[in-house]
Amino acid sequence: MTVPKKILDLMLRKFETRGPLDAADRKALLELPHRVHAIEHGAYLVREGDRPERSCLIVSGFAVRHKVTVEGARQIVSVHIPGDFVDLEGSLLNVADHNVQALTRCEVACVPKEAIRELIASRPTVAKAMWIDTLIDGAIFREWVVNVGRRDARARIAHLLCEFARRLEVAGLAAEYRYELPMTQEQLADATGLTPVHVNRVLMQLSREGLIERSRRFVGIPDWEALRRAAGFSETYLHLDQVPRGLAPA
Amino acid sequence: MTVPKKILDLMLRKFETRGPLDAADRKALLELPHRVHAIEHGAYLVREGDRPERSCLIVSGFAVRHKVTVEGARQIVSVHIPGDFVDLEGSLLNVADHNVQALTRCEVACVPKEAIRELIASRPTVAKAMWIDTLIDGAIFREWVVNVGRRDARARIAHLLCEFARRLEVAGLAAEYRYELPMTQEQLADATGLTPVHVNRVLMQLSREGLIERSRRFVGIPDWEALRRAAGFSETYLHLDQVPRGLAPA
DNA sequence: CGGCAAATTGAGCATTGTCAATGTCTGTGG
DNA sequence: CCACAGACATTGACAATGCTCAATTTGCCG
Repeated sequence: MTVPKKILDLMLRKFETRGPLDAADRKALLELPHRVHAIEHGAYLVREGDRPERSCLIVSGFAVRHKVTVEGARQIVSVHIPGDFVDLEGSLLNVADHNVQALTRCEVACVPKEAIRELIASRPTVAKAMWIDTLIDGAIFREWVVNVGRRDARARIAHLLCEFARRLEVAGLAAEYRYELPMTQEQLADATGLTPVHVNRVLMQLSREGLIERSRRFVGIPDWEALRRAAGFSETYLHLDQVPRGLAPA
Repeated sequence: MTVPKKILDLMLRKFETRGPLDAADRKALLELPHRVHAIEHGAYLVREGDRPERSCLIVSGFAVRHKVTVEGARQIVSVHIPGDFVDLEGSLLNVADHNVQALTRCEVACVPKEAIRELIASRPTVAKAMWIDTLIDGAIFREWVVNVGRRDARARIAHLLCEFARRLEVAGLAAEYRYELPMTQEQLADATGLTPVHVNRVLMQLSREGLIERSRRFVGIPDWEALRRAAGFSETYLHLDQVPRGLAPA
């Protein structure tokens, strides 16, 4: 019931869905030392080459991980939502191999690397829950390789929209089949390996086909089954079966 | 010094490079119950949708993880070499989200899921080493997203060749700048999101440019720096700094 | 030597990229 | 309340990277 509880609560709830935690586990998680920072839209949480001293939990807002090629092309490799521990790897690997950037204004809770190392050394069950979390991240990376490597532009974007829909819904951050997409078309392009121009064309096409409805940054999915089919989307890779249910409010 | 030692030794050596293990850790790893199987070229170790009862350590040979889209296109998402624990996730996640297939004839040591769960519950240091391993896998997935998403065919293939060169060298499985590529051009295509025909053209081009030398399945890299530049390859993402050195024989 | 998988090559095509102009929305300051 | 700046979205014309289809060659193995 202390002030920090509220901040770390989202994280605790997520980890609890990865496996049962006992009272001591919960206590250890909630007592993780941390400082909350407000991050401006576009600011970097981590830069490639950094040797981060802390890992960041997203409390509110959205962030992406991305890499930039020598030619200057940017590829977004994942999108993170509140409750996600971005850069947990920072606590175990020595040097960051990618950037983490705020997509919107964010609040993040920064936890010192040392505290995380101690936590996982002393509480195996917590370590396991965190590990499962990074394994699911890995599963999503794999699906992204498939998305970018083997789907055409239309399916690629449809797939991304399906993934967001499900992830946001499970996290309780979106109504069913309707959500605010926190990305510009340029960022969508960087996530799908396309150009902004082409993303625009495909979005228009998906609208014309009645597969999505757009107004502002909001996306509505009038016919989930149709979009799912267009995307070739199958949610196995999100491992929602690890989430025994009940995170989302109506 | 028992028979199993030899089989699991490669794995032990790799995990030891992820962080110091004490005698009890080592013992627990080496006493992991396992059965060695010979796997035919092309056989599946895991299929998408399986609920695997064991995880497999590659003792010899090569394997890939891949997914197939609804349209039937295949995307290879990673390539694994001897000493790699493929499908460690199998022990922590409920259902496999991808296939694991032998690229060549392989020997694998299969460890029951339960034994792994017990190991990580009782030996945090071992769990941490394994976790780091899966984090590095994740880093490689991220780089693959970039490769497939934002590099043209020439750089994409050059990048793959650079990655193999370094990984094989570090594992002591290849002489410097020369190795046997265990993949057909069709498989290279599936790993890079290209078509076999185009892979062929690019390989021919790289040969003509003097960036690689080919004979049979062997690849030689006469000018590492030139190939590295063509690929935009930077090995940070392999996190070789976690490997304090000394795995590779001359 | 035949059989097969893999590699190579050519010709034509199309999905997606490039470049550049124009339209739209939002917030801000006067 | 309006004008304007700036970021983002939209559109068109054209180019090109990489794909398709199909034939042919090479290398390997019994």
